[in-house]
Amino acid sequence: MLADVRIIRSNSSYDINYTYVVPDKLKQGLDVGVFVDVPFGAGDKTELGIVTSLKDGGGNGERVKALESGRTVNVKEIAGINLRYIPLGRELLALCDVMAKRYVCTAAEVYKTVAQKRVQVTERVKKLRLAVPYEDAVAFVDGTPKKKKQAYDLVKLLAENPEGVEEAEAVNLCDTGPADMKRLTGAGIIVREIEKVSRLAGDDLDEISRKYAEKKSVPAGDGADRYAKRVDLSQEQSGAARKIKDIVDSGEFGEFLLRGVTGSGKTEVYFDVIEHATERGKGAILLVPEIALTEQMIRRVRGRFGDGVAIIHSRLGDKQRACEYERMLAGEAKIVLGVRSAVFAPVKDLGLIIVDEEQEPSYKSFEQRPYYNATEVAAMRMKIAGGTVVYGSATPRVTTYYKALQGRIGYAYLSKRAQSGALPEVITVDMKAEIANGLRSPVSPALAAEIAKNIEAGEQTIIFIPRRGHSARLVCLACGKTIGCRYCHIPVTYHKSAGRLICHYCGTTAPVPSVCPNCGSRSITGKTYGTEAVAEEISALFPGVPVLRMDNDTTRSVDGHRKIIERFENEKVPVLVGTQMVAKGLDFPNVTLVGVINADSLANMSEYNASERAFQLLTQVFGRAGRTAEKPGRCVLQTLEPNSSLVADACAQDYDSFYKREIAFRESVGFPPFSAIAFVTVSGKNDRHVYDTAAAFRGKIEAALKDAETGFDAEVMRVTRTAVPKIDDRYFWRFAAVSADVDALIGLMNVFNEKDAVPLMRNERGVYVSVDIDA
DNA sequence: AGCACGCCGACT
DNA sequence: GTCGGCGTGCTC
Repeated sequence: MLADVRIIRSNSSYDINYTYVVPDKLKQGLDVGVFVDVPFGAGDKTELGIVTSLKDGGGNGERVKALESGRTVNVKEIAGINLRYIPLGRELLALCDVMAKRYVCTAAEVYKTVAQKRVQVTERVKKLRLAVPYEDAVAFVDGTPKKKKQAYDLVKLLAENPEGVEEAEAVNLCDTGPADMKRLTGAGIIVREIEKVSRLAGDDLDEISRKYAEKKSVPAGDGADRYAKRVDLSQEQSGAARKIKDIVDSGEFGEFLLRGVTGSGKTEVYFDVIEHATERGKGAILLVPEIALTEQMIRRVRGRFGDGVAIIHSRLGDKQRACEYERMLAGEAKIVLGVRSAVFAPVKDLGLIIVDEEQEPSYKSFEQRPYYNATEVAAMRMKIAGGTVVYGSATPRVTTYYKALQGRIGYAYLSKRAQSGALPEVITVDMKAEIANGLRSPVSPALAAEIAKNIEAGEQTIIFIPRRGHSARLVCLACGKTIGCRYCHIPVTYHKSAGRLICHYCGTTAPVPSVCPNCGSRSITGKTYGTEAVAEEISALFPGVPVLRMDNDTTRSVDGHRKIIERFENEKVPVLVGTQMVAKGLDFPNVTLVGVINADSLANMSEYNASERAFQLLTQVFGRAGRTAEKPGRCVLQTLEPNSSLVADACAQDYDSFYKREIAFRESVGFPPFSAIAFVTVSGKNDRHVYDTAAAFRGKIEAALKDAETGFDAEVMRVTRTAVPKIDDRYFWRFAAVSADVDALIGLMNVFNEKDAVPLMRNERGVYVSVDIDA
């Protein structure tokens, strides 16, 4: 038998299958998706690989026509099965292949991301070894008063096994006791060594997982009871649940958007549907954003589903994580609650994936290739397995909502809040007027007055400073408008070195205007405030009042984020100043005031979906204030454009109004969902090499487009520097390509990946290429 | 990624 | 004359 094996190496771009012979002794355990060790290249080293297909024929060293390369080569034998990794089932294997195309990376990179290690236990084994030649040992026993047979046996056994024998085994075989042992070790005839042995957990897995379960588990008592019993669903909730269950029961792939404002009881619907699926023998995954996987969330799920839930989060230790996976494999855990990577969980008979807060950017992986989006992967996976995907959100991405309104995916809306918390009162401050009146501080008098009230009342305040996505834009202080691209209508970025404005979508550059193109005023500025400046300003306004700061700098340490939140909560620090990160996860009744310093910069990020992010963030931030009925909240929104529709919609929390405007804008400019956009980003230490690579890449795309055979149609933008042209001594260039057809765009990006882009994708001369496709 | 083969500078 | 630099190319 022959096996096609994909080599999984750290950073290899050599992405083809290699054909190996399956030795007879491995035929039993081998299957597609199983990890193996294979000899590869010169030398006798082995590499980790995964079996991608099996076929008949071949013997070791025989010349065989390799499946993929088509060349006739001498095939080698698979060295062994690598048991350290959980085999990927056919479903996950197929998912990996789809992902490699979708995220324009090697299949090996995907396998590496999806693969999970099994539990490995390290044990200390006491081994006995003879420290002197056999004859000397026998002579020693001869010299002992009792000349015990057991002692002779032991010496003989150890002489026959020079690599050593486990103490327990030796004691058992020779029927010796502690006295003999002590005499022999004491005299230095035999030595006792402690050796560390790693092995895979087998029969004793139960015991191991129990051990770790004790550490990790949030007790099911204590507060859980109130969730344990089923809550009666409202009519709205059960109607939505019914629709989803129908898709689940169909046994076919289906997507569903469950839109519901905060507090409308989406979670109850999730639980009801999960229960329905598990009752029909199907497994389910509930994905939540990193920040939402709190102890309370775990309690709720455990309270409802008990021990049949596995939990995957980033703070889990390697062994704990491995135990959770082991429980899924055993079929003991049919429900998984987890963050991004849990979308790959090897749940048996998976039939349902729920993605809570589907708009959350934390579902996107930024750390390493593949830069996948778990929301998308959930759909790809269910497409393969014939299951249901549910997207839950109060403010869904417009692309998702568009599909729902089109009837392409199922849809239900939960409009009623369980407890009718009033919307916070929003005070909009026109910063244009304030600046015209001579305001120099980032904190307006109105905001300062509200903060003072809160300090007086012993209540807490959160100040939110939208970070400008690094880039500097030019804003007119007279009319409040941001200078935008004359073609794309999204804000342009000012590049100091070039002294010009650059559009990061189409690459068009323009000189810096001396007067505002909108109103003709000369008061164009690029000035921004950071968290530090605002925190200092507040400290100056309220001497002696503690102010906490939360941004990328202060949360750099592992627990930085959590520590600041804990201090804010426990020490009741009056004011917390921070970036995006204060918008999420903070849910404290004592916070009754939220200030937004520069609401405009949110909407002005030079991304095509900036408005959407702005609306979502503002909605979330407003939600931080006045969570309870007793203490209604206030929001102070400082903006240069108090009359902007976005601000109005966010204040009123009017998603539909926002959506209508945004979808019209996207349609007029041809952004998703009316097109798919690919961003090709190239980075490296040598600016010239980086640019050349990007240009070469773009050239290949153009060539593929000219080639009528490919049938692709797309528009390719020019190569430009990124908004932040240099990070960490690495330069960045990028270009965009847009097409009406997602699949065509994916195909286009992979055309050269398969042919001659291998050297392009390869980290050559320290140049990295990444492709990000949005649809 | 590794590792080998292969063609040009400063040394026992 | 050789040892060795790392530039291309291959790995079933």
